[in-house]
Amino acid sequence: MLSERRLEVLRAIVQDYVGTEEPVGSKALTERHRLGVSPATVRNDMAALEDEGYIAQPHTSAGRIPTDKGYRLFVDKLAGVKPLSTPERRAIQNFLDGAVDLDDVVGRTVRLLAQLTRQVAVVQYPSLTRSTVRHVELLSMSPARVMLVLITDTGRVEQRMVDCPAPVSEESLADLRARLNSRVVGRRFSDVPQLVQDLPESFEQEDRATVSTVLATLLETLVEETEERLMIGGTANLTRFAHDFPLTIRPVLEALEEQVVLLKLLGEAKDSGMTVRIGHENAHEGLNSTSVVAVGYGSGDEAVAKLGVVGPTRMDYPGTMGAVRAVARYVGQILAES
Amino acid sequence: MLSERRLEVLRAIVQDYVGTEEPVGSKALTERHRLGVSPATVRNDMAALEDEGYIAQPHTSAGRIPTDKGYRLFVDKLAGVKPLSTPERRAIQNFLDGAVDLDDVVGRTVRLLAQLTRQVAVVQYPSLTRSTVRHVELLSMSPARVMLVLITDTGRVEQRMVDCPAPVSEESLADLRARLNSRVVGRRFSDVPQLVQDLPESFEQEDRATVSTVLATLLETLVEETEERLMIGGTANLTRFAHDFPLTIRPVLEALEEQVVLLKLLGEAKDSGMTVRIGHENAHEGLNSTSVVAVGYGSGDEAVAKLGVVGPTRMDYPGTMGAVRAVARYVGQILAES
DNA sequence: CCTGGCACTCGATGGACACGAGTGCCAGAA
DNA sequence: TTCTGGCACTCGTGTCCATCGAGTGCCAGG
Repeated sequence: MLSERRLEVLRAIVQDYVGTEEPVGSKALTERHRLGVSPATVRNDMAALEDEGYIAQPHTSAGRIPTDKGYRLFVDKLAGVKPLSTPERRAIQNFLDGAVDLDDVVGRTVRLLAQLTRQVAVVQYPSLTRSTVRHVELLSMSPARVMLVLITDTGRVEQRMVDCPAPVSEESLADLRARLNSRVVGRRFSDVPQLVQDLPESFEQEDRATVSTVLATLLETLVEETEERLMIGGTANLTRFAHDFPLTIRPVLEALEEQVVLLKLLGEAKDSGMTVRIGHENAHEGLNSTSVVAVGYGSGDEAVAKLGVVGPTRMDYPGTMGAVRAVARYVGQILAES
Repeated sequence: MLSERRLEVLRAIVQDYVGTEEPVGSKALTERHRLGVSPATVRNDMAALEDEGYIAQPHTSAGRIPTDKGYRLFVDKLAGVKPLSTPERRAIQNFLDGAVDLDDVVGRTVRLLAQLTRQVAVVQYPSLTRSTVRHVELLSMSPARVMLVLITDTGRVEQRMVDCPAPVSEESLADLRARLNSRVVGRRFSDVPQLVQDLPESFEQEDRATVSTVLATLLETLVEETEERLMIGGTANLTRFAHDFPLTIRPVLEALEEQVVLLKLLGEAKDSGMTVRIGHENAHEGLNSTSVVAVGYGSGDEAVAKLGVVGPTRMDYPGTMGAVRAVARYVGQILAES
């Protein structure tokens, strides 16, 4: 177990390094922090911290920088979450209040988060897995062609064209629409398959094939749309730590372009509470020198999706965590209102 | 007027510089191109080209690089459009054929274009200004709340919530839905306002306010959605020329995040034919060291939107133009089929 | 257990210098 | 008039080397 003072030294190292972006030495530490001991003592502590793997030196005769393990300890034990100032909170609310639809909410959130944290923001669209069906609409486009429109309680709309095996009359379609909606409206996506299972049987022989086709497309849409979408922003902020360029920034940009990677990244975050993944804790190689701060958000008690930021491991964790948490909270409010 | 040989020298300079990314000197030029004259002669030609402003030298005693004006001449007079190889064409078609809906088409196009040109790709969603209405759907969510869903012939779906001034019956809603659709289906967006102008008057007194509200929301949606969306991809390709400029990459990333800027950029492109804007020809400051190659695409004869790439002024213009043109052509085909 | 002192390491900084690619100019040849 | 070979000059690049100083580890003494 590390002594109280050594933890204090680690905290000081992290804070200084995050501020200056330069390796921090024993002398500078004692000058900038009231540790009450001499540089030599700090040096001993640093040697101990290095033995334990919390800090490292880039080269002999340079200062120390925190390792991933060091940041991990800092986040877990030494740092709180820095709450936002009142003006900041008010600005968030004002900015998000202006949104007109779901796309707009997500877009504004991403910009807001990028601006607040000065890092790359990632916001997942509200998930459909826990969503319920608000309405299913069927539109006849041509005799044997139907457009299926699915509307969810989070305000999302998805549409698919369905090519029917046989022409279908307006009456049959209206009938199907009515019966379908009476069964699935208000139900969860996951419950839909068994709720519509026996629906084809209740139709005339000639329409059964069509009904089955439409239902198949509906189920397919539900599954496909469970693979969720997301929006990112603030990539220009990557250039702020351009010293490491372009070796570092390139794989990050590549990772950010692969939605699959990002979705997995957010998926790994805990459902409740904040998740911080530091450096090599991220499975994806390109993100080994970045940290991810993510949190779930939702309109009610349950988290329906996640949002977060991606930045250098050398980031202001308390501030970032505060901003992420605050934004998630307000977005949840906005979604609940609409 | 420049002599034939001097133009040939300029072409050689552009080609070499694009290939090597290094200033090109007179000796290297005569070695790599069969100009049939000595380095000294080339030097004189280069001096003339520099006087005219087509090339410049970064410092004394370095080779020459093309200026924006030089690239302009190259694109206008010296370079053709390099057609893609047959395997490339086949790959494009295969890749685009797999798309399931509009989002997917645009997403695939962006990835394809980024990969082919190894630059940043920008694809505008098919425009609504020239689109027609395929269907308008009205759904009662609660007594005084209606959801308006607009479906366009390009497959886009937009929805809005409408808060009605008074409760509205299912019958009135069905009535409005039927009358509205009979008037606007198949019509252009721009024609809709006058087509529905007198619609409220034909309703009962008690429903008029509601009808007006719904129509207002519809018109609003039409206008709002005319402000078009777009998708970008391949930003990681920016790092390919990051050696020059962490200084350059930042404003470019910033510009790319502002959809307004990009939309204006594409908007400046000619409706038909290919548009190439080189360096300072771009109005936006952050893009002063990039070139934009854009072209319109559409399902029929008319261009419904634009797509293009953003890259360094030092790009392979013939190849890029060929890829952009080919992709636009195939996307048009895909859209026409669906 | 803390502190001051001391020798040592090693990256960063900057000057001196040689190298070479590339230029401009000029006189003579075609 | 146009092209060519030659020549002196410029200037950015790379190398070598000496210096500097921040920072370290270790040790003896309080």
